[in-house]
Amino acid sequence: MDYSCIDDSTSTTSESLSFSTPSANKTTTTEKLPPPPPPPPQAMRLYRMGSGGSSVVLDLDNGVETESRKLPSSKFKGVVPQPNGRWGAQIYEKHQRVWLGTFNEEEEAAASYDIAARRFRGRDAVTNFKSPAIDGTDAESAFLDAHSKAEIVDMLRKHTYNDELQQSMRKFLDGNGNGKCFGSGTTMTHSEGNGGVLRAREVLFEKAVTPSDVGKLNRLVIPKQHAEKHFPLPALTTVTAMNPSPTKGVLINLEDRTGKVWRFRYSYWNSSQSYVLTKGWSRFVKEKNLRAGDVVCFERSTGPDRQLYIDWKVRSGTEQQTPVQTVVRLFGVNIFNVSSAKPNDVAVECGGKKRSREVDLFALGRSKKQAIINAL
DNA sequence: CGGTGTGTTGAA
DNA sequence: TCAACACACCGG
Repeated sequence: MDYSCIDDSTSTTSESLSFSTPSANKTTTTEKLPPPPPPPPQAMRLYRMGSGGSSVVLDLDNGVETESRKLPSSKFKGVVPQPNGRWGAQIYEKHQRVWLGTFNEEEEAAASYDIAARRFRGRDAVTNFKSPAIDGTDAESAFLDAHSKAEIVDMLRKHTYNDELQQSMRKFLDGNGNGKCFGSGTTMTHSEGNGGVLRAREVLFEKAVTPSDVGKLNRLVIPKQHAEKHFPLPALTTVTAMNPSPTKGVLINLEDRTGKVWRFRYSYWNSSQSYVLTKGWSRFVKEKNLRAGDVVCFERSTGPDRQLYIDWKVRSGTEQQTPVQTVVRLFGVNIFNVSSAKPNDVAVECGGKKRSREVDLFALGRSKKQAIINAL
């Protein structure tokens, strides 16, 4: 129902979008900015509607102030008050409003607007909460790009956006590094004030590093049992048609508590039949001054992103106990976590070959569903 | 009938 | 592009 086809079907058809229509266009061959042909002023009776003002309207006719009618304006962009005390979210596009639904919480509506803004206007969209996005390759963006605007709007209106997002991510994770490069992700910013799962973590396992783990071998052996249980390396362990470069392992990015991102290579060594973190590990050991006996603890976000962290503690207690946390995204696929301390932004990298960031992602999304809009 | 979301308008 | 505002219309 409604303006279902905001961008999908090339058509614009229906009637939803097309506003200016061909004739409206004037001169300028290029895509230039659309002349702002104001809406046909079919003035009917004249109230004083419109942005009449945020001030109280005094109706002296009755000698009573009709301020009661006044609705509290929202401090959030794209959010409008509803008569019943709830909040509506809307975004404009192409001179027309796209209704994003009504919400109980003002923030919820604002968050919905943000999501829509991202999908409709890209990463540089002005939003209420969401950070401008550092990299443009976070999983949520991938998710957004993987869906048409109409789909996103529909989710928002039905209040199922988060569920869809989570489901998408989960599915992706379960599916092991096979197929898709995106359509999954993490990111669970604030979003509505109802069930926003916060970044809680669960401990997966710990390991007291051995001398060799912090030695010249430049690698950390991950106990097989734990590796296979928590960090399955899908096709990477076996040379199958699926996996062109089985020995390369995957790149994982970890973020420590200070916001620093560490990238390690996680792979399986056939020679020793062990799972290891190689490239990047020595740097970590050095910077954190890890020594044999210290314990490395791997944790994972209980959230849908299943984000992984690595914490470490000094052997017994002595010394500074600077817990360092690293974040690993997915193992079946290479991922980049570019954020500093935020759960957002995650870049996904296809088994082996990385995508070239936002440009790519956008290109994908655009080519599919946004063509129309861009065209207009 | 309560609410939702559209019609419409003035102001960025 | 936006938000304010009134109300037509819709689902219950």
